[in-house]
Amino acid sequence: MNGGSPVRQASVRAHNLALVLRQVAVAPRPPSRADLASSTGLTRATVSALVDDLVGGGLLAEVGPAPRAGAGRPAAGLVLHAYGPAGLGLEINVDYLAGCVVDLTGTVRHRAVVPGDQRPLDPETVLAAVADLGARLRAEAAAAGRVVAGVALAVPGLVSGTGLIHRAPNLAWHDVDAAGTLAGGPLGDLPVTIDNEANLAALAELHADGQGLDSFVYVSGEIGIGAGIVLRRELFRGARGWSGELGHVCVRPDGPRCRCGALGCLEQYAGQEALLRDLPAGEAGLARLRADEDLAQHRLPAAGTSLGVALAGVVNMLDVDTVVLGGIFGPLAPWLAPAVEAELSRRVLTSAWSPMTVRASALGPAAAAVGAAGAVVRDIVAEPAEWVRS
Amino acid sequence: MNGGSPVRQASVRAHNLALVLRQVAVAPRPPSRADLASSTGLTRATVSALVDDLVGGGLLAEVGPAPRAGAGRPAAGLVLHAYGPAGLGLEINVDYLAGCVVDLTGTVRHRAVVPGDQRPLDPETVLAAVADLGARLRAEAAAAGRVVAGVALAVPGLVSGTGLIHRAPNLAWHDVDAAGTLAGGPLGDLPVTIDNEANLAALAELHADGQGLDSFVYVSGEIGIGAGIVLRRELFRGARGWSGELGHVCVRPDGPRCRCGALGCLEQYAGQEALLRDLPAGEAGLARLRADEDLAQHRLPAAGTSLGVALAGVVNMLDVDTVVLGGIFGPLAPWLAPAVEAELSRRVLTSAWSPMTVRASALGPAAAAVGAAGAVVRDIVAEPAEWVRS
DNA sequence: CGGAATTTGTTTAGCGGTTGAATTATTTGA
DNA sequence: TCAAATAATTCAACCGCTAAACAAATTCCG
Repeated sequence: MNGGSPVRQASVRAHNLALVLRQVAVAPRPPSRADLASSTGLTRATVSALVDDLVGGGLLAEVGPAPRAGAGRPAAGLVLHAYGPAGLGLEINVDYLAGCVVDLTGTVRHRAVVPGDQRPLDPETVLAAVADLGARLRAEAAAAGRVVAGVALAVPGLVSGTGLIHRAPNLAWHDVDAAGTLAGGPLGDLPVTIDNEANLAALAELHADGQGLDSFVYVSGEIGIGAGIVLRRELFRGARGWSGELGHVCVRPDGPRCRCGALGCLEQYAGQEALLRDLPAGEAGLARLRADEDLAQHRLPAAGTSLGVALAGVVNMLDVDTVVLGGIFGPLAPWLAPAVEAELSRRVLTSAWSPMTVRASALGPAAAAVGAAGAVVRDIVAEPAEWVRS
Repeated sequence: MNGGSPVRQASVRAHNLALVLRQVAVAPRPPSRADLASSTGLTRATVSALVDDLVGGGLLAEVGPAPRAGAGRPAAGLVLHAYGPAGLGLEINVDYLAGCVVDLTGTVRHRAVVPGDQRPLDPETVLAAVADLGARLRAEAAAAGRVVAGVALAVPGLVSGTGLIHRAPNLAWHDVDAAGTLAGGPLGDLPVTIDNEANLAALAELHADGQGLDSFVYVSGEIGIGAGIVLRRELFRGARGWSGELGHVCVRPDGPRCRCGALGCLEQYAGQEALLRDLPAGEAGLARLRADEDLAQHRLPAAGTSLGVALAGVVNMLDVDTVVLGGIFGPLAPWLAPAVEAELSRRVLTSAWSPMTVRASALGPAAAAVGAAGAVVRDIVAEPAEWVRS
């Protein structure tokens, strides 16, 4: 019945706390209270009061006065508190589990990756294993003086806002109540959010703070192909949170049959299994690539062309100017990117006057875990009010 | 340098004015001040103060007390003021110009359509003609006691936020400063916004208040094929406002060459020219359709299949659950929709547990003009603060 | 018919939060 | 050593919301 947002009374405070904290987070060097006053438009009086609250809540810390040029009282620099609340990120993927802890600034402090095919295991076993991994990392963090404030879990599937994994095709999971299961484990006292692996990897890419990314499609090439869409530095989730199923965008209406039942899905042209199909067994990765000339000379460029066709459609609809190749596509980018770029510049309408960029991801394997942990602390920075109960 | 939003001081007022006004707009029957207090969460005292301001500003009006069941002082109903600021919507399309005036409630009060191929004319001529049309409608509205508060112009092309028409392929326009040109004409004293035709038609569809549409893709089949995307009742514009180029999504990578230079664009399979190509000349529309069996039996279903393939990719990425067929696709929906639906249910991953809906648009031809006019008044309702300078 | 009940809407005191100016604090430069 | 400059705090004023009392208008019911 309600039209939308609730009222806003003295939640002006909450807004301004967030505003100040965000300014500190994005500042290139520790700003003073006076800097914050001018960058936010608030008065110095107000900023001082807000900063006091944030320092009291353990979110901000003062650093010694920086040497200044010219006269005047030296400014006390403000930084996000390195020992403020930390975020725990976990990732379940088809062939590994991963986790990491980041501090408020987004710096990774602890991490772990456990390789292993999860497909033979049932969901409860996998969720228990990843929770144990998380508990270990949490203990490590605690020993170093950091308190984990929340968990985010990345999974290769479609997730409801309530923490239900609706479907994870490549794990053959469906309707798994991951949030409920985790609530009963060793992390049960922490707030848990669950999200798609490509979405969280895209967030990690965004905050890896490369070349000022603003809007892009992050392509996650794992066993399946997913995509995370970032528009104006915000994750785009679609209407129900099930956006980004790039792997099932059609490349040829009469192509080979996909596991999803349709014909000619991108996954059949550029998925990991399609890439390696019928190849002699051997070590994976770049080594095999160099060993196999057919792969490098023909298969990968062809896969790149298919990827480019699918992405061109996406870009024509969504209007982003950058594509980031992640997951296994990252290290394969030298063989894939030229074909992707060629298709994009041919097929994207706006590329005529605003050329597309195709990049390899700057992140390593467990990108989604890092993105998940970062999402936890970024939520705190975005809504600090409840940490400031003075 | 600034992180994002400016500060929020006593603009709590502005927020709550908008909140109250929106509640009145969405209420099924004229609400009382007390109703608004309970639906917004504000106190009756605050609502009274806000309502007084809104009535004083000419945005709200009181209607006589409705008969009530039970005891108690009768309530004064509140409605959007039918003679408050009005919106003027204009539309330039390839084969017609159109305009309309709507009041604050979104009711169309005056309208006009002028058929005629605009392609032979240069941009200045067309813009002057549409401005004259707008001025006529404005005079009509003034005679009826309505003051037009702003103009929105719909064009079949890619528009920058500044009112520059970057490219309008089917008019062969590029880099036309429409906002600047209009500012010099008879509407020069009004604030002008310019937007893509499909975007504004999608907004019109959203507010035609059909079956509670929430998230959908509006497909605009005119000479070209565009799309307007609405997510959670908000227009989605992409990163730079150039989203929705559905006509150039690839259906077959090796298909026929499109005017844009690429191969196999949807427009080559389902565009108006492709549909009618090589047909004997004759009257357009349903009459011809019935006359031509090939069209109804083969061409249109085939076009629907192509449309479905392209839309399936879009839906997999954007996660909407409804497709609305508009423009010429509206009246053709009986022949197109079955094929579109078939492809969507085959190719959209989420359709397995959440079926897609394909509908014909409820709107007539100049949908974008109505959407444009509605956008003007909806902006006022969304930000009433400046109308309330008391 | 008349008072109690009921619901709407207004008035008033109080409070949280911001502003702006004055004040205090701390440094550099002459 | 003192003036200039910059940072940060204090304090009165103001704005908008809340809560509760109050006034207004109607129905219910004896």
